[in-house]
Amino acid sequence: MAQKQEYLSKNQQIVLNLIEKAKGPLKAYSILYDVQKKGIKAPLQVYRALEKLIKIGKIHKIESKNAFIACNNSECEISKATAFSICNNCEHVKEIKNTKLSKYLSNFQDNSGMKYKKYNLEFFGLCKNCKLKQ
Amino acid sequence: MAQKQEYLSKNQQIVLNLIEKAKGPLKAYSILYDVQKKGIKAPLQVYRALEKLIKIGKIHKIESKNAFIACNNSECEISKATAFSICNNCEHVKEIKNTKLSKYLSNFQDNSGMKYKKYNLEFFGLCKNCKLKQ
DNA sequence: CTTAATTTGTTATAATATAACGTTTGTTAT
DNA sequence: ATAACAAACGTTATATTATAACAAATTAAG
Ligand SMILES: [Zn+2]
Ligand SMILES: [Zn+2]
Ligand SMILES: [Zn+2]
Ligand SMILES: [Zn+2]
Repeated sequence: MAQKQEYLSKNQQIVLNLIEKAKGPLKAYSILYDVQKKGIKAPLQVYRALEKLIKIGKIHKIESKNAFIACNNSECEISKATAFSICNNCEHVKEIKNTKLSKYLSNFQDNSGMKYKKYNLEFFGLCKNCKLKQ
Repeated sequence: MAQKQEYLSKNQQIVLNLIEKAKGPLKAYSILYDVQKKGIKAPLQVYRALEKLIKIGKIHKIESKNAFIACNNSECEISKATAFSICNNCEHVKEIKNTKLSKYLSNFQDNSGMKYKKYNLEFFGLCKNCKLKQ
């Protein structure tokens, strides 16, 4: 479990702080808007920070939403096995921590002869709250 | 297995034909370029056709690539359980048909109380061909 | 036929993401 | 300390992906 220490740069830290205190996934341009007071002025500065944070597993991209969320899984230094639950009604998103699921998918093999190094899974449905209100 | 007959409109049929004869996923603006000779002139005409084709399960969107691929699975009238393998080298994409996998994921439950109605899974790795060349 | 629903055509614009360039800062090895 | 390299930064411009808004035309259903 030796964890590689990663020193974040100023912009990376600013962006990560924002994403970590957010309740849900954030969009790049909403991040940009929020960090302007900290001196980040251009989209590229945000996208570069996001790219690095994804690479080291601090955040993940929710592909179906083009949005970014803090990692909720201590085993995610590199984001090579991610799963999310997404509510279609309130847009609530949560990273799924489930050892059985991640083992099943990490070991998955089909007949294509392809060896998978990475996966991303997105589940959609209604969260507990929204189910009650229906 | 009663299959609901869907009559496609002109634009929908044009776009579907193109996607079905393509070897891999196509991007919206590349589709637009290719169908201009058929009279489709604007992005919206393509996006509207794509939206409908997705809805009835004739095609799927590869979220990580913003690209669209023909369905390869006869059980996919509605795209509520999709899985793809994606080669990181040659970008080859294939829809995974695997009953065990789809059963496992369709029945998946975690402790969140959420009942999932839909999922999308994308596997990444090296395809057989690209593995040999390394 | 009439009404409703879907699809179309068109223009404009929004939202998401990257290219290219030169500068600055941080790390590593002599 | 300083040269050499890599990473991050700042900035401007531009590419790519996707939707809003509105009116006309076509198609399905009663
Ligand atoms: Zn994670
Ligand atoms: Zn909800
Ligand atoms: Zn399919
Ligand atoms: Zn390949």
